[in-house]
Amino acid sequence: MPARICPRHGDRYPCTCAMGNLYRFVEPVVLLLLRKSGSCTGYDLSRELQRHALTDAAIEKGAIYRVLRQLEANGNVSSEWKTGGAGPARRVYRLTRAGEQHLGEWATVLGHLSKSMSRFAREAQAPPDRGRSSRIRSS
Amino acid sequence: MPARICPRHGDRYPCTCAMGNLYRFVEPVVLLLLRKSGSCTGYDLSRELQRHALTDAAIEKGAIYRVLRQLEANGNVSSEWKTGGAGPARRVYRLTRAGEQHLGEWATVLGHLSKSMSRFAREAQAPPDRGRSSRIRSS
DNA sequence: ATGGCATAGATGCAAAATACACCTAGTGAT
DNA sequence: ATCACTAGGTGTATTTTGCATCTATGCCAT
Repeated sequence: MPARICPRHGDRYPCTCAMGNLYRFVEPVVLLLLRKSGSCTGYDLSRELQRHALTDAAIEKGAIYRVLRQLEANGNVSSEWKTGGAGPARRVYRLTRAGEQHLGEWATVLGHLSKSMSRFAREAQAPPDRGRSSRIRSS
Repeated sequence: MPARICPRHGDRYPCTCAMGNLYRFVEPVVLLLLRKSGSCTGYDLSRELQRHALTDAAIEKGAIYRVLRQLEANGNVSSEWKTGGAGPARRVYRLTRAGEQHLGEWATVLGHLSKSMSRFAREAQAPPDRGRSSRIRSS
């Protein structure tokens, strides 16, 4: 649907690259990574996220920070500044209790969605089955 | 992520209602319905789509027509006007060969995505496993 | 005949989301 | 002092979305 063509798979291919960051389900993956790591910074996430992402589409750095601030605004993560180490200050994020529940909700939603998609894929991949000899007759 | 609250599930719940129509994967479902039915109108689709949708989020009528025109612009469906029946003219859509292939590509993509999501859901639903007694100790 | 209703296919537009480039600031190496 | 690297962002033009609205045809009861 997006007018922009995907640089990786060319145009007209429905790769998940052709979806926005929301489509790429950045939020749930951030929540899961935070739970797994205990705590980490946006910069850490930006490097880990691609590996754990639900799609192979590139995940934008800007999107991660925006998702983190959104999550914090909703009370799903908390953050504190860590100064004194090498380089600039880091903001360390941590999952709140609400965030853990939010992650559980995402798991439910994505579990359902996974089943729907798997059903869809099975059905769509099955042969059309309308006129067995269509390939022969279409000269 | 969307600021708007979901009228069905309330706010802060990550239901698929909180996703846009692109997120709801309207395009692949339209392609599949067209293949199953042979041909049908946008209006037909608007009534069938909800039943076959990948998510339980409401699918907008306007979005369907937009998706259909996009698909036609890309050569994935063709249409012709059917006048003379009862009521206003109907535009009858049909899958092209390119459209069938496009559907197959969607099936691949959603098949992969389904697996990622299922893996995610399993991992996210598993207990956090950091400090067995956290529930007891948190007074 | 005519007003209301169902069908059918859209379009208009404000608001939200997105992509991509750009900005600030600290540290250490050259 | 200049550069590169880390870290955390912001600005903004463009797209996409949600919701309301519009046009038009035919049917039916009044």
